[in-house]
Amino acid sequence: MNLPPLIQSFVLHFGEMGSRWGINRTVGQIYALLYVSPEPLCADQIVEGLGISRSNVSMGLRELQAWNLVNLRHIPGDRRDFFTAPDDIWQILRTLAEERKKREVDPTLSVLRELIMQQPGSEEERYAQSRLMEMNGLIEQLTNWYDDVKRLDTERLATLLSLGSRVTRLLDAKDRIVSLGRKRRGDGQP
Amino acid sequence: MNLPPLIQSFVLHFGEMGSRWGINRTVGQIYALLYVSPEPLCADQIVEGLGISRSNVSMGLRELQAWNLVNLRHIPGDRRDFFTAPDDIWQILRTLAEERKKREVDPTLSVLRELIMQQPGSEEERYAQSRLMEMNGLIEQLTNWYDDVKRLDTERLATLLSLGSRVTRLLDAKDRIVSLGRKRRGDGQP
DNA sequence: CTGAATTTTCAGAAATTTCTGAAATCAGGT
DNA sequence: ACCTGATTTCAGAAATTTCTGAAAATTCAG
Repeated sequence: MNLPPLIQSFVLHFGEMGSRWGINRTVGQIYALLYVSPEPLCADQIVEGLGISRSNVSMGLRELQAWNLVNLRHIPGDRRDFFTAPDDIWQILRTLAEERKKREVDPTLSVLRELIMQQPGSEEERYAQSRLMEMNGLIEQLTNWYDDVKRLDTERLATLLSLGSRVTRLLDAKDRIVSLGRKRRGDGQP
Repeated sequence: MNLPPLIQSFVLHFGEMGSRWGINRTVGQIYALLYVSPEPLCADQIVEGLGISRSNVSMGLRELQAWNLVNLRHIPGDRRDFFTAPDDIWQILRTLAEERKKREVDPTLSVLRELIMQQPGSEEERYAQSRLMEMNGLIEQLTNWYDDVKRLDTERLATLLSLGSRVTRLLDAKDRIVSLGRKRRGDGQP
């Protein structure tokens, strides 16, 4: 590996982390390198930087393209492909979330739904189904929230984040007002 | 594998998904089985159900205990260990989030901070550091939000989720009111 | 302390994943 | 069409991870 020490540390760490996810080490390293490069890199520069085989780089880049995590660029008069990570880190986060959902959550949801539809053949299966329904419900709540929130522009998303749990204070206040109104009017629950 | 078909399908799927995360197939299968079992299971029942070696089950259970994802139970007069997945699926979600953060996010944050502290030795490193700072900032925003939200009780958390992006409407309304107030008073920005 | 039941450990076997080099394919330019 | 530089493919090598069976350790009853 042939990189400035600070960059090398980052690349190595990212490679390790990558393999804790489903991503393999090399793919993580390639992405880390692209992420900290001011200029687009071509495959041979990656080979050079990481000290791995050309074909491995090719496969890694293919994987990253499948994840929509890199952009392909061309330099006029140069036939090589150049790659970058998007500048906007929020965009990277969005892509990552979207792709992970597609690969990890959606298939599970579809299996859960299918199994919940089946006629249970025994008491064990009946109980299992009730558990699958709980899981299905939770995942649906989470994905509905996600589908809703992902449409926010970055500024609003950041505001939402910085607000954190404080939004619930608004909710509590609202609830109090509403229930107060009900009490005055004498309708509503006990 | 020796399980009712519906349960077997779920267990197999969960095993596959498990290996897309960092978790290995067997660990995923064990967890799935515990999750849909109404009663606590002992190691031999898992061996029986999944058709894998006793030692493999032992290792899988150790892994799940390290993740705090299973509870150990004892039946009076029986020396065997029995295991369950928590009943409350929200609790499972919380544990999962907490452990993944601990394993995946925290180490990255500490590497980022360390690298950002270093004196850059070149222009490349200077640029890389600026990118690491962006990443560090984003992760801090996300983890602050998470630390805040995770303290909510389940009911409030569910409310927050069901609200989704609609909370920003409240914010927008608030902003309009505030800026209107400012305009009337004639202070504040253009 | 002995012994039966249970769990854990761990060296090596088996399976899977990753990586490489050689060959094949592709995309202009002449 | 042919050449050249670039990329992709893919069979098998290398590395890593997972799994097993046998042995060791643990735990408790008598």
